[in-house]
Amino acid sequence: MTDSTSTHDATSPLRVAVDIVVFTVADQDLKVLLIKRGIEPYKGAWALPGGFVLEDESVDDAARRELAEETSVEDIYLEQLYTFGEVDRDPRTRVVTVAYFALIDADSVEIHGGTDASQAAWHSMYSTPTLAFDHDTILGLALRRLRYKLEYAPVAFQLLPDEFTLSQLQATYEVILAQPLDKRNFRRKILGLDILRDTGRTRSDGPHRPARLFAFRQDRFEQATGGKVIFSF
Amino acid sequence: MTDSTSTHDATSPLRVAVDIVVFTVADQDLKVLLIKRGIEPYKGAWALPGGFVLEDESVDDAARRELAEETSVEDIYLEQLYTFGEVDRDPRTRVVTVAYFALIDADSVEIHGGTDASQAAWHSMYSTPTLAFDHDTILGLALRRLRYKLEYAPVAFQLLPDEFTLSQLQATYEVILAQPLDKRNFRRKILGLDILRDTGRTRSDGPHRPARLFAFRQDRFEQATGGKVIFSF
DNA sequence: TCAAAAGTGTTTCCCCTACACCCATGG
DNA sequence: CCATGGGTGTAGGGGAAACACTTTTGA
Repeated sequence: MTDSTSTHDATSPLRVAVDIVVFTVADQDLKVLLIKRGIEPYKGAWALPGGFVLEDESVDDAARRELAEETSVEDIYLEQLYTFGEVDRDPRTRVVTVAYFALIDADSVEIHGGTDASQAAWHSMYSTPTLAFDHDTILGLALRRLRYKLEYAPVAFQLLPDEFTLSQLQATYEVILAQPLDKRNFRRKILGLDILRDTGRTRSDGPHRPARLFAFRQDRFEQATGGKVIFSF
Repeated sequence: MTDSTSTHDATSPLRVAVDIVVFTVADQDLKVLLIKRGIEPYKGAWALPGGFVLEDESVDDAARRELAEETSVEDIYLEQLYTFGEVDRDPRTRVVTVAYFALIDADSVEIHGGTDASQAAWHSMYSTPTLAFDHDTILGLALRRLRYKLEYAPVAFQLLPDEFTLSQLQATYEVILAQPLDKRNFRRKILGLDILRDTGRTRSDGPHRPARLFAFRQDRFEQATGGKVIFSF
């Protein structure tokens, strides 16, 4: 923003980047997408996916672009997390980064790792390596925010396929919150929100009673959030 | 952040700024500090105080510096709000702005307006003029955030002097939420939080019973927030 | 028929809400 | 003595939490 009173018209040689915390749930575990850096600084270390904001794209668009480059999935739940602006957070140049967090369904993604000297891989959120830059801080904040939002916003559905069972949904909550939940109370609360549609279909999963398949009602979600997926509240 | 896979090493000519929504409560009203712009673009329009981030300061420090330039108050409650990064939000150059919101006690502030061609003044939050840039959006988000936080975080105390009466506190809540609150329930809830200290002193305000003066217990607040005033949660 | 997950109600407790009167003081 | 804001308690309702058994299927 051009300010009015004080005039600092020195062109600040700051660079603006985005970093994205991509969460998914798989194998009964909360996973985060990390990239092994192929270049300095922190070459060889794991880091969050991200990159610089280009001149002709918004910061949100930059986040979407970087995410697409790694996952090639569209319609991803993406939300701005926090902006990190310490002077020395990048050892080379001054970089201000806008962190985002994204939620995707593990089944629908195929990550694009292995190219060049870099690799992309899912890591358990509960046993991540030490990350480059201040990415450990970012990751910690993302987890807090995810847990927080889980309790008052319908975000868990973003981590599941279009049709899912209530047990799957409960397991998603349990993995993220890292605590067991009461089955009856959970079902009562979720169904009481009136944001699920019973598809009428079931899924047989093994030697036991088949489970009903539910679908998330996007219309009610948009009604609740005002259609703004990108805002915090 | 320097990214790893794709290499966009074009130096992005982005500029990074901060804008600050400074709230206070006075005259039974919620006020916001606005500045009349003395230069283009939007010369003559009202805008949020702010300015560019300097090369050798963190984004948080830039916000604190700009705030100090307008108010010369230290120990201000300051929290990052959101980052706005649309391409065309500034008609001249590409500017990404990190918005903050600040809460200060009206009695302890003396705003520094009137210098140069610019003016600074308090405006009622409920009758602001149309602002420059996307500042109306920022302001709207700030109000939502303030109301939201008011209900679960001890932020109202930041708007009051060190010692205050429960009626003052209640009036603060009522002005921000724009709705009346039940006196007995309010007192029970606040005192139940165990974050107030009864100073034992009273204040006589007119022809009626004197009110007890309370003080906010900073220690408990830090305990609740982990000392991080700058983070969202 | 057995193992394994799906599905279903009731009771208890606590918090939130609604609501009206006496108290202390200055003029 | 009166006007003005300060200060106090209780009853009822609603939602959250604890808790165990029956159902349906595949092997």
